[in-house]
Amino acid sequence: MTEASSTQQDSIYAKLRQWITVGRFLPGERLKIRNVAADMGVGHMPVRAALQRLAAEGALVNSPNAGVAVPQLSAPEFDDLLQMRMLLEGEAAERGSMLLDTTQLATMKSLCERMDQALADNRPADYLAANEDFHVLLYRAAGSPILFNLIDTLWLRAGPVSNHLFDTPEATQVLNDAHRDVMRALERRDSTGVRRAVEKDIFVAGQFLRRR
Amino acid sequence: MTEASSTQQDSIYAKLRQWITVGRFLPGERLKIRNVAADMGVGHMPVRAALQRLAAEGALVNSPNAGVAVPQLSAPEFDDLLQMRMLLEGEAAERGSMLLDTTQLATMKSLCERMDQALADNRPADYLAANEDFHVLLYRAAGSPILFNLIDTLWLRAGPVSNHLFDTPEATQVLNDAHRDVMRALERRDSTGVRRAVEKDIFVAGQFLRRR
DNA sequence: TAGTCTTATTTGTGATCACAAATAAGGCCG
DNA sequence: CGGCCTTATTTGTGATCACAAATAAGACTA
Repeated sequence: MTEASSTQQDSIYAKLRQWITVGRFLPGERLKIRNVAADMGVGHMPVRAALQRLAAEGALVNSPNAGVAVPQLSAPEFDDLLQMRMLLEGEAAERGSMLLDTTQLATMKSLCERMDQALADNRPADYLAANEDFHVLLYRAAGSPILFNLIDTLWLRAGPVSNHLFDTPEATQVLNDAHRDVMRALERRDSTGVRRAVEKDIFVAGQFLRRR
Repeated sequence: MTEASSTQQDSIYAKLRQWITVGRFLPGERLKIRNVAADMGVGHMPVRAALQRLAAEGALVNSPNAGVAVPQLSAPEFDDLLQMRMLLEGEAAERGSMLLDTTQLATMKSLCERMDQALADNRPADYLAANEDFHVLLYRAAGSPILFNLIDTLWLRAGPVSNHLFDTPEATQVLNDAHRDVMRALERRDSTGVRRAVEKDIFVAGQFLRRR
């Protein structure tokens, strides 16, 4: 998902970014430069640069002279984010569904099975990883780097809240059904159906998250 | 368009950002920390932070150990950017057209007249400023901060090439017609018409820029 | 004369230090 | 005993310095 890194701040940035998307930090939590640097065993400088980059992307909020913190979304902000995800991911899914070759389609099918198995074995980490690969593969196939980049940004903003979805076990089952809908629509090359299925996936996930 | 700044790197960031959108820097041009710092009469540190923030937003590209530079878009990248602008700005225009109150609509009408006058007097800077206000007002009315933020990002990426549109004088006339189309559709509350007019505006601007 | 290797300079990156603002703790007054 | 002001610590911001990689310049060879 993220590119290789030669310089030091890039690797720190990549690691922090992954931690954020996985939901390692709580909304409202304040990331202090010296703490992060100590935890990672590096100097303050590259950490500072990495945090500034993440703040510029919207993954963190930056109060002047008060450092950076994980944003805590209000209800309307959360709805806004969800709506935008439905728009952009729906668009990417519709475009990607027409450009996927058979190899990629087979890969997605296997990823779907991996998600089933991870769900059955109750391994959330594996499920999330497969889920991410599933969507990334579809969205990349759309052939629009900018669109993918924007979606990636939205995932980053949604990460701190979205990945606590496994607190409600019945949600995962519904989400898995949504993925199967996506697969079915993909196999019959129904691009608008794929869009609708993806939109529904995001929507129902939002419904579950709203009850917190 | 940009918020007030208390800290030093924020003001530098804001100034550089404005310069980029206005097209002060050429595509491919390399921004060297020490040069920018000397030009602005400030230290290296806040300049470095500002450039990193801009790179994180996609306004600049960051080669490891090679500094930052203004991105030079390839033909497909340019098309991609244009397509995404049509999608997002079209969406924002459609939503905003239904939420604009009469005061805002009157403001937009006056901005349209200011653009006419600036065009007649051959004052590109005024035209660009009014044009930006025109679009910002419409897009903000959509009520989606995230959507506006994403559009802002795309403008930033398109800035270095888009604002050299005045090299071809006949282009401005066509673009002005497009704005009048937007106004007419707004006044009759035809939201899909507004979307189409905005999409057309972006499209024809792209057609002119492609001939360079 | 053109190409390439070498050297020298520039330039980004990271460390350490110094300062100012913000936060947290403690004491005072109601 | 609770709220507010003051003080002390923490924490982000910016400066200066040191190093390593990349670029640019120059000389040598084919």
